[in-house]
Amino acid sequence: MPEIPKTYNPREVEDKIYKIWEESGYFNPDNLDLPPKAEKFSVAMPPPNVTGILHLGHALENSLMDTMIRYQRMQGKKALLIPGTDHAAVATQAKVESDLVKSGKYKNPRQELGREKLLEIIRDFAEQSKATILGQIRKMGTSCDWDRMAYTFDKDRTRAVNEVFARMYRDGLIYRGYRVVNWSVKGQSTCSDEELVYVERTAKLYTFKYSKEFPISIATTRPETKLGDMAVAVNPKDKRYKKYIGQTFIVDIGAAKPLKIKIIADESMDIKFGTGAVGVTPAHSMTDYDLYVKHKLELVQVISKNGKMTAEAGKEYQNLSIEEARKKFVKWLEENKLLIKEEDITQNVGISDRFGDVVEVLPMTQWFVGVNKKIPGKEKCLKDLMREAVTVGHNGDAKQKIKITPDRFGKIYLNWIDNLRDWCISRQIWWGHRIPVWYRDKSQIPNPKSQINLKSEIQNSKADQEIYIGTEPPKSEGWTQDIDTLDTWFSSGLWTFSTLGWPASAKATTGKPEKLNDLKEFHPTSWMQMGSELVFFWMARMILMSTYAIDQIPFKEVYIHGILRDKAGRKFSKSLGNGIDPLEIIKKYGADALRLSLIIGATPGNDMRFFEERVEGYRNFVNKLWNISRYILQTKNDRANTEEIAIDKLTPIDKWILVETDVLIKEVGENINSYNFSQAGEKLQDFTRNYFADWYIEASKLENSPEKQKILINILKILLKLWHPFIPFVTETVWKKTGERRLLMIEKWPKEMNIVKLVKSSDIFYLVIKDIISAIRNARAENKIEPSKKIKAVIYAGRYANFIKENETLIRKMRTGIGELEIKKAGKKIDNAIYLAVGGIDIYLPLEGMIDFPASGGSAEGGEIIRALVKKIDKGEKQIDAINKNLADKNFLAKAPAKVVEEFKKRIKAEKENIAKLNERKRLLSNQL
RNA sequence: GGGCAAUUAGCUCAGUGGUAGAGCAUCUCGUUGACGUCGAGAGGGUCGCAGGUUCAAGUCCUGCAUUGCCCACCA
Repeated sequence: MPEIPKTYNPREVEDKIYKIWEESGYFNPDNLDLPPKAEKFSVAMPPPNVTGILHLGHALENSLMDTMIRYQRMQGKKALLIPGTDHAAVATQAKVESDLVKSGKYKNPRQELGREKLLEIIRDFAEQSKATILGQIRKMGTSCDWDRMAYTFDKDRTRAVNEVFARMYRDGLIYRGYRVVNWSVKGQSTCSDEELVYVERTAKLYTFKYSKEFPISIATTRPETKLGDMAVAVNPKDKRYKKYIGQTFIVDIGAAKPLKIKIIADESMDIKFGTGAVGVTPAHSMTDYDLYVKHKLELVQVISKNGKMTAEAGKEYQNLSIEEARKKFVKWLEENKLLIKEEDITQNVGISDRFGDVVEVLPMTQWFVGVNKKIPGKEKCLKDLMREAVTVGHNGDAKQKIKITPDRFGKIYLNWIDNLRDWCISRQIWWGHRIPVWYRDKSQIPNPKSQINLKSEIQNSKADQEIYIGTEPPKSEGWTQDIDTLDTWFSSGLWTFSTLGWPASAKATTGKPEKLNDLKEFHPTSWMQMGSELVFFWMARMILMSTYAIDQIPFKEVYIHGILRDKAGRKFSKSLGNGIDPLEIIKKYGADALRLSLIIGATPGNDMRFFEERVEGYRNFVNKLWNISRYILQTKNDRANTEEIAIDKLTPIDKWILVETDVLIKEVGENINSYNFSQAGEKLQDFTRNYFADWYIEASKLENSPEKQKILINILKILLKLWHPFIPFVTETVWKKTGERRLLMIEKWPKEMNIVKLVKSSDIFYLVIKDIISAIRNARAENKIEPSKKIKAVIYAGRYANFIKENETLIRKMRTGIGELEIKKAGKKIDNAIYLAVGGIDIYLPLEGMIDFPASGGSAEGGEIIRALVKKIDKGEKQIDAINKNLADKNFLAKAPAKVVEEFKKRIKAEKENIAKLNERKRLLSNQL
């Protein structure tokens, strides 16, 4: 008999158990003892950013992924979860720079440290957070294959990045161009449209004219940019301005050169907004840039990269900050009586999500992925590929269609694609993949014939320059690599296949022989989970990259979860200081309790609040499971393990619990298969506590038998298996104590026993016994019968009399406090008794010697009970009325299924009986008062 | 401006056309052996509002309200 402590102590076992798992090698599916044809199941872990420690959101993801992968492994599949981390280019550099500034040692780390030195510091920081993160993933119990660990910035992944870049360049999808981009002055880098967060602000809207003669007044919140205006756009239908369309006015508002303002017509102008006319500033507005292209205007940059006015803005403005220039220009307007109106409006301003400053729109030469360009040989563009993957399937193949759960995210995604502009992929930060492009002046070319010419879409590049693009640096001399780095999502987009050995020249596994069949075996990956905030950033890019580069969807199914919020419903954020370290929670309550609290109660796509109290509750539950095991293992007969259960020796409660176990196995499987992790967990919890512990184990104390011993240990083992994906640590720990040699993590998932066939439905009438016991407990509580007091019970059970006699012990002893029990088929009505009805069975609890009215609690107490009875009677009558209304309705009888009609009739009969009994009780009680 | 979601017990949330659910909280009672990290019970709901479809609506449809999110615009 094993000694098992009274309380489960996760801190003592979790690390040890994880070590055993890890050393077993089974995290690596190649080590699983499986037939060659075993089904594959692969998941790529969303790589956490190496910007620090993991937060609760990561804990949620690890819980979901690990529950899924453990379940699949127990299904006998070749289950692979690939772990990894993300260098998170801009996020990491911004974090390190801000730490350096906060430390007080540096004011401008980039200037003071220089590229190499700063990169070294970032690299150290990244390595350190990587180590922390991997430790945290282990703490969560995540069963990922550490042999295949990847990092978006390691050698193999870098090779994949360069390969895709080169291919896209050759296909004309990546191009270098002079266009307007989002520019963070603080970060001194571009950012993509997705990297902006919009903040609502009040701003001043100025309405003015360029000059007294100018016929149209325009409105703006950015007066200083007007120094770069090239046109005024109006709606062609606008009667006020029609006559001016096509005219050009020359105005001098202080810029370096007088402005030539052309009046252009464009459908996109809103007649009703402002003055109905817009000053077009091609260089500093995305929409104005589109007008510039469409109407072939000129472009003048008046704001520079460092947020100061340029020489083009005019001598008076040059080198002024944006704010200074604005004041100055508004003042000039006032002085010249050109300012017509000044009003407050609210507007959305785009803020760089990493650097936090208002993003300026500036024209520059950058690298872009063209999403609307035809892919050579395909007659499709990248947008088409992105759409296809979630609609008709990649290449129209329904098998290559991604299933998105919940499906509403599919619509959001498609809508986003419609609005997608070319993706600016070059960044001016230093931490990240260097753009695999090298330049060399032509004068330095030893052999001019080897040169690769630039494509025509590259503007502003020097004609005497040669460009080399490739996965490896050029071998000849004189080359300089492009100084910029790539958007971090470029490498993340390759994640599902860059981690599986693509391109073939890269090694799939670290420290292992090359395994080039990984891609064949495990791609497309089976399943992916991610937060809803990553749908555009990541999901979209993975689909783009995977369908383009390897002609496959990245994953077959994607499960999107909401974000985790604090108990007040706020996002967790550093500025609010409401962050919670998962390790602290694990230390306090154990990883299993944390996992349960994150999985149970979470529904797909919806945000969820985190309550520490809930973790505490699940800690209690885990302890309950521990004690259930403790009881069974400490009292079990050693032979219970091996022998088959003899069906003919089973009592009704045995059959009942076996049938319920079967139902449980079925439901848990079904729920996990449909990603209802929460419901699967709830079902398990309900069974464990309310069926197994409270009824079966309690009953086994009263009616012990060798068969019960076997059933107890069998169901315990089934429960451990079913629970394992959710709470791996405690289940594995208990599993060891059952004497099993193999690890629970590689046990086969329980099969339904299909004993439904063996146990006839009549045996399920154990429910009758259960209800009798509940009713008696209930009556005792309601009637305030002292717990120590033994009562008498008379049961008129009709055709169930024999059946109930079989269960006499349970009825007597399961907290019913029955001293004397009579079970008959039928008998005389007993006056002066508490009268209970269970199905068609009558129960009398004679009051004599048991309870005195009004003596025990006074008439007040009796009255209380009567009032409760009246309430129940009312409720019952209302239900009868409602059902009768249906049954009296011809339409109902004609149209409702026969089954429903039958059910309603039964229900009304039962309800009537019940009310009769309640009335009888009421009458008896009233007589005594 | 367009779209999406939510609105159910005091709180947090499940709910798949057919008797409104769980956990927590509250109240009552109990507990000397698996577990006080426990057990037995109770109370608490016109399912946001208004229409419609249906024999039957928390569930499907329409409109409205409130809250949140996404996208676009923000001249």
